[in-house]
Amino acid sequence: MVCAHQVAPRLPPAIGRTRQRHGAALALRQPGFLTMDIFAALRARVIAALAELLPELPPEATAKVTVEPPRDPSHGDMATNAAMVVAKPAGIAPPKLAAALAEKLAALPEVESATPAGPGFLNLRLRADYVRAQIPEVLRAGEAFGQGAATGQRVNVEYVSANPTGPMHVGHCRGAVVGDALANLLAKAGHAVTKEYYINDAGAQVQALGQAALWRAAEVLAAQGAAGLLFDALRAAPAEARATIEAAWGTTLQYGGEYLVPVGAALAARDGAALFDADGRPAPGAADAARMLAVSMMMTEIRADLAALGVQQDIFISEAERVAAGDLDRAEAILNGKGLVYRGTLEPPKGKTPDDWEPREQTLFRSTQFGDDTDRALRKSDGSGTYFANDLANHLHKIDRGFDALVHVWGADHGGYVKRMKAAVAALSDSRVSLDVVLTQIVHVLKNGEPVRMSKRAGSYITLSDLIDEVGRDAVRFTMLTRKSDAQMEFDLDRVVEQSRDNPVFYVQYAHARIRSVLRAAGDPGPDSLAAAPLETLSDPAELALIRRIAAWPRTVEAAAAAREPHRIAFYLNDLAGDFHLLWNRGRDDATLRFIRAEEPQSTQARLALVAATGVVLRSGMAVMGVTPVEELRDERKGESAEPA
RNA sequence: GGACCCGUAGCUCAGCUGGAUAGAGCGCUGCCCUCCGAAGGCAGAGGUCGAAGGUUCGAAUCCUUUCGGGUCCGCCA
Repeated sequence: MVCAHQVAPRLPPAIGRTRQRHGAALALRQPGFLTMDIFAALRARVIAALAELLPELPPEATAKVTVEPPRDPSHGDMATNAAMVVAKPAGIAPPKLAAALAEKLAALPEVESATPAGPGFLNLRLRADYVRAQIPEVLRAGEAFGQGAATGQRVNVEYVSANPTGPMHVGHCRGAVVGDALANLLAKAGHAVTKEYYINDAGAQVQALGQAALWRAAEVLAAQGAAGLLFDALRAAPAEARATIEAAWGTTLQYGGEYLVPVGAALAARDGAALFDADGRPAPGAADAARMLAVSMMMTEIRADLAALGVQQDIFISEAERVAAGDLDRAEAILNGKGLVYRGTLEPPKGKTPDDWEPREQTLFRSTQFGDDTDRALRKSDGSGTYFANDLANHLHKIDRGFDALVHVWGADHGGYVKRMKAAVAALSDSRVSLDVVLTQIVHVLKNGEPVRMSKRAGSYITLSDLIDEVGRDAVRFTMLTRKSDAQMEFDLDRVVEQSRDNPVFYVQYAHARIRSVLRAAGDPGPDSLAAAPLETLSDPAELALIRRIAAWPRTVEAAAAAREPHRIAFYLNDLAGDFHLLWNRGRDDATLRFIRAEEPQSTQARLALVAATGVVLRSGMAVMGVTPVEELRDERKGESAEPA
């Protein structure tokens, strides 16, 4: 066998320059530093062969060379487009180049045969022992298999960031799961990742929240017999409390949910009647006190929800603190210094002019210079900062902390906000720092085939903890990753707990449970003993297909991370589980294909090694998704273990 | 009026950043399953990738136009 780290020293230096990521990764690889990836290894081989054939070829000409498994397995194990991609710059017809390349590649120790095909493809059939040699690599690496070499990139992933004005609901849940899995994925791909939560604790909404907490506190004090006209009125007509208070305070109350009653009670218990003046209006400072307590209690609840979901973020950033620290003013000064800030008046949005539209002069940011559709307001007409301006402060803070790449997971309703934020990050960092925004589309929850309403006003409001109670944390996390995040999704409460082929949560867990069952039956051999097993008996096409799937794991991680698409991990695991179940099922029809056969100790060891390696990759993938692998499944209908007896 | 997302088999969805004859599950059809590892298994049918142009060796994928669905759209957050 030939490992990637053995290939690297033979590469011409030019290759390392053209593909820095691969070049660097290969150069760093050592025995024991297991980031083996047969696709990257073979690609390096192909490029090295090209360099020998065409010494004059500019290195960048090979940038688009790929080595991938062909769709049709009858074409071989791998196919490369090298001849077609390089033909033009090299000035050689693709078939001719392919033939020459085939001769070179056929001589490699990994390659059984290389045959040109079609318009210039080169199909490679790999030696079975090279394919099999992936198994001990996987077993020795354990769940670190697929871990990318350190990229040196510092990535900040901000997700959830639900306003601290109430419990989390299923919409937040999708963002939380996608963000957490994406952060895990980026870490798996070799980036240094920080998981961040941005608390929107400044602005009108949290002020309204504080006011609602005061309302609830007033109700509690009234019930406790506090003296005063307002409390008398509340006692006289408890059902009219909201209207009574709105009239007394001259405001419109928001956040009527019951979840603020405990906040009001805590507030009343702590500050008592001092919260209100003689007229029953909030005393000076009471609004701030109520707001801070309410935010704090809501954040406690949100953190508990996140913990129940298995999400643990590294850092929580307070919007109010950042503004107080002067980041907003500093951000504005930076933009101003670049001539990107001016006084002006925005056009009304076409086709949807608000009734009360009137032109107003404000402080604006020239986001159009960075691809936005219109310039954006930094300050309201009264001079105070907009939400966007506060977000500038937030992003400046991230840039200051030295991140190379920023990633946000937002709900689709923030789609219109992406361009201006990218513009802002580009302007603040002189385009050194990138910003990627992953938008998650709406989740429709179904129960008994009927949509479940999620309105905050409706009584049937589904919170995150309701959802976790109903189907379990792992089912929630896995299911939320079974769709591309920019596609809408139906979350069928009945489907996700169903034990059948069309429930991927079950299907993947079941594969792992079966693997554990086999290994237990074999006395749980350790990875070292399995890694030493001779593997020549693994020659069945289905076995080799499973090995190739396993070998594709590092590449899957790298591609999914680059695309910021954690759902690919769920699909990969579903495919991997399918390959494994296929083998298992065949053992049912043909006893000679069973994993454990007492009369054939050698082939048993080889198959156990394959089974164990499959389990390693399943666990590695589930770790990225934040799903717990199970030792066994239980059938509630039978009350028995799902293990084969 | 504008921005962003989606449109792929009867249904729900993948499609590895441009590759060869477009895949999976469900559903459907047929066969297998009295004993063996069946909360099943095997096989088959099913597609002008919403439409029309363009880019090139090559397009579901990139560009333009267009149709349908969804999210949004001055100082809210």
